[in-house]
Amino acid sequence: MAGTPDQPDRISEAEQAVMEALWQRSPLTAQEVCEHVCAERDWSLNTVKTLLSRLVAKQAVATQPDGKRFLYSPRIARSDYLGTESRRLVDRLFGGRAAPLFAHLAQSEGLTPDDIAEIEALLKELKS
Amino acid sequence: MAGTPDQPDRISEAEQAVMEALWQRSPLTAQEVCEHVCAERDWSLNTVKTLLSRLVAKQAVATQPDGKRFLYSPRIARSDYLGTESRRLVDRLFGGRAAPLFAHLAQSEGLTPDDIAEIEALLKELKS
DNA sequence: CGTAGTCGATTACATACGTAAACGATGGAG
DNA sequence: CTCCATCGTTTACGTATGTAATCGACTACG
Repeated sequence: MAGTPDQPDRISEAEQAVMEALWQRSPLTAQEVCEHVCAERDWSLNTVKTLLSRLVAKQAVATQPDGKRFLYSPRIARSDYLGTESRRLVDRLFGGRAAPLFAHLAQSEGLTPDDIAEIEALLKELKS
Repeated sequence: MAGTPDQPDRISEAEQAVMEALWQRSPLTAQEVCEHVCAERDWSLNTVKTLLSRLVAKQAVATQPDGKRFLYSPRIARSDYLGTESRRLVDRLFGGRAAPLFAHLAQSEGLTPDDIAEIEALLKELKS
């Protein structure tokens, strides 16, 4: 009865690289995905195919047949992924509070002056 | 020659729970760590011992003998851990820029008004 | 028509992780 | 001295992940 709470399978780091390619442009064939990531990560086409299969199994990617091969497209939005992963980190490390995360990024040189300027602008928007 | 670049082993999520106990108070025996985390995570003492061993192997925890047993203490500072994990996320998801992370947290309701106030205060300090 | 290339699918295999039982030493109770 | 509780250590085992080789089907070339 489709009762499983649908706890979405996590996307691993390697899988994320594949998703990034699909988020940039889709649908793509396995070949095309490889052209986007294989050089960078020093992967074989087979590796990309495996990752694509796993992503399809995780329902993170959809397939549509195109003659003899498949076209792959993302099934989840990149912004959703960013949101859940960010939240997960904030929860795990900072008890769900974002401010301490910023304090840390700031202290550990993670914030450039540009970042600071951007964040200030965002804050101004949030308050309006 | 000790030439290995000393790429520090990652601390897994389960291991982090053990570290949190040690960061709160240390040194602790395995028993005491268990008293802090076993109920919460529904773990057996054996599980805690395994995690402690792995953390010792990863050089994240130091031991000091105390009669027949060991006392465990963290070898890495919690703030260092927070820093590297935060950085890793920002790199992986946001190309190393903190501002987009901030934007996402803001949009996905991850920021409470309190957070915003705190971050404003932090920004003020950063600029001084 | 056979055969080589290409596809997705299946299988492989090492390492990491979550979770723990089994084992061997040892120190304290009787 | 013997036995039990308790340590840390070793071994276990399922799943996830990284990274691929192999396989069976199909198609296009010769």
